[in-house]
Amino acid sequence: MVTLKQLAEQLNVSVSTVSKALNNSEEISKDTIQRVKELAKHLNYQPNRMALSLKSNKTKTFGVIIPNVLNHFFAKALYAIEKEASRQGFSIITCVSNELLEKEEQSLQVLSNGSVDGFIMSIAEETQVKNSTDHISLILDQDIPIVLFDRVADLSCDKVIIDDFGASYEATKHLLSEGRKHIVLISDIEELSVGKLRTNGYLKALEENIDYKQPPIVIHVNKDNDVEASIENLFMSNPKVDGILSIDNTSGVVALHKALKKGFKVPEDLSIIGFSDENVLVFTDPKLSTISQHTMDIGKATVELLIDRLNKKNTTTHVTKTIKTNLILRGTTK
Amino acid sequence: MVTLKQLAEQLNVSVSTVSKALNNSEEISKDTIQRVKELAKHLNYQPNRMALSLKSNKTKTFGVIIPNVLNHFFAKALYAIEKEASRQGFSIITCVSNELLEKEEQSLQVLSNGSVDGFIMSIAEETQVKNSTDHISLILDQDIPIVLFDRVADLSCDKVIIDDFGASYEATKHLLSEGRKHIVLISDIEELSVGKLRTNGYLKALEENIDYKQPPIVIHVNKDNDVEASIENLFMSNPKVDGILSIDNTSGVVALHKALKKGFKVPEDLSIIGFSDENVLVFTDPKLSTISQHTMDIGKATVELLIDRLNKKNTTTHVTKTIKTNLILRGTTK
DNA sequence: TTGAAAGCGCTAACAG
DNA sequence: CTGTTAGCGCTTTCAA
Repeated sequence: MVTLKQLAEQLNVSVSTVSKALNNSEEISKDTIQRVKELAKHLNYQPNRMALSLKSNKTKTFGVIIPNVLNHFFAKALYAIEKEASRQGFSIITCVSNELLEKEEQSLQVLSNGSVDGFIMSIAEETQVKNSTDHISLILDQDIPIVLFDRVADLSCDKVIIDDFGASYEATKHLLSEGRKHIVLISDIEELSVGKLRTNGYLKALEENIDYKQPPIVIHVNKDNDVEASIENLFMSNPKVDGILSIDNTSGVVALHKALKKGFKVPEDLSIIGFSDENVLVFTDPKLSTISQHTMDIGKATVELLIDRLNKKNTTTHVTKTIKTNLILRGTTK
Repeated sequence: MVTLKQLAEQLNVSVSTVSKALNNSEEISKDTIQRVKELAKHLNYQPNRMALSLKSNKTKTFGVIIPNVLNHFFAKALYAIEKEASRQGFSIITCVSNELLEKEEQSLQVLSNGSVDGFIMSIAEETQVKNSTDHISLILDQDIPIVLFDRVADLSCDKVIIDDFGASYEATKHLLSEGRKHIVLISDIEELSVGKLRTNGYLKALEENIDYKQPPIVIHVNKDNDVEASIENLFMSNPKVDGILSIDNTSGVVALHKALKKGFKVPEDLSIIGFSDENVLVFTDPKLSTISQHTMDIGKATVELLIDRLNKKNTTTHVTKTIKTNLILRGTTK
């Protein structure tokens, strides 16, 4: 590592002169500035980030805590966050909570010792189930800002969400407008805040439609169990199903495959709508219609909010930004 | 942030006493140690990471540079790296090169100023195509260790790879053993080191088989163009195809869908083998047979290698670790 | 058994 | 225009 001291020695000036020169201080002569900069460039001098942080009490780094990178939604959010953060000169330290409360607590703890200027996070499933958010409040109390996204909690901090209720409400209305009479909702995220909201949107849409006589059917599939079996079972016990709304990221694809295998004509006999950003899910045939979450916008918004917050730490009002969704009709809807 | 100074003031002792007490120094009386620790716990004291780093010249942080988080292989590798690193008390700063040389250079540059103790990276496509690795050598010259994985380059540093050649050689041999006579290779990664190796494995297997009369057929699909069209086209121009080896992460799924749609019976008429770890790709029906990359092992190995390197910086010999692959036969092979 | 002082690399008063 | 000094939070001699 090249340090200011080394530059100073080589140039026979003081460390502070070098420092000022590199920062284009008015105090330093043009000539000196040039000499300093030349040598710095020549030796590939890089200011030591740790020293800078220690001095300024700023790290130019965010902690990003996500439940699961293998979920395409979070992978894309991470991508968006990294992209925007790096554009704005910030680095990100990534932690994966693996849906576990303890890992989430740990990550927050480990990074809250001056490692990061703030956090961007989406809450682990266990945390939501247990509704245990003390570890998050603890950070907030220390005046370290947090921006929550997607899976949020009732805390006073900035948030970025989508209109989960509205999105599945609209999707359900679309299925109704196709004249569907047996619309089933499939979910592997019933425990999550977003899962509940999305389910409610579906229920509301059915309820409001006076022509719709059937009781709502909600199938809870379980990531750990056999998703495929549950879905096959759905077709057995509900042979008249003609509409499926999958509110998690993957079950829509499985439903499509199973439906085709059972001999359903999609979308003639059966419409399917999934929930996700455009991604590998559209590698189906016909292509899955989805509610698009605009994940890049979500990620970008979290970074913007966090940087805003850093720039005016005092304010006590917090903002919740809602990113629009789109119903994208592809091949699995009429 | 609570600091040693604050603890010292409250306890009416010196900062150094507090420091030693927290580090269980023999020099300090049991009594003092206890008092110090109690207060530290009570105030939730956390040693400032930046100060520690500055002092020790160690960051307990790795820089991880991957080409693309949306690729399931890299997402999983990142997951494995984060998991093992965190288990060993390290944090990771994640950068996504987005397959771009410039972003890769930038990331290395930005983090090589004392931000990390070392790097774990997989090389961007552009970097491999241009075969431009000066930016990597520059870091190595500064004695900052780098562990390359999957997409490696001819540099003296530690590496973790799979036996790409052998894996597709074996897979091709399997297809031959099924009696397949028209085996096509599909790739969207022809530019990459691993793509070339995998292609060579396929070619070698065909060449060695004296009963196999057909010339090899290699289809280069292009991520930016219409993968689906290229594959449909393959079935048009090669109606006799009865074996497909897809050496990238996704085209196998597309091939399966298209084949089924064309009326091929899989695996009776046509066998398909994809290349990837178990993942969403098995959400097909029949399930895709794949060459499994054991991505968790790959990620774990990179961390182990890097930590080893940190512990004995002097050695000049570098190790290349090859992680075994497995051919996993599921529903798309006989 | 405790404390004072130096120093990691940097910036910013303040002095010259 | 340049240098001296102090200090960010911590560890570590060395001295008391």
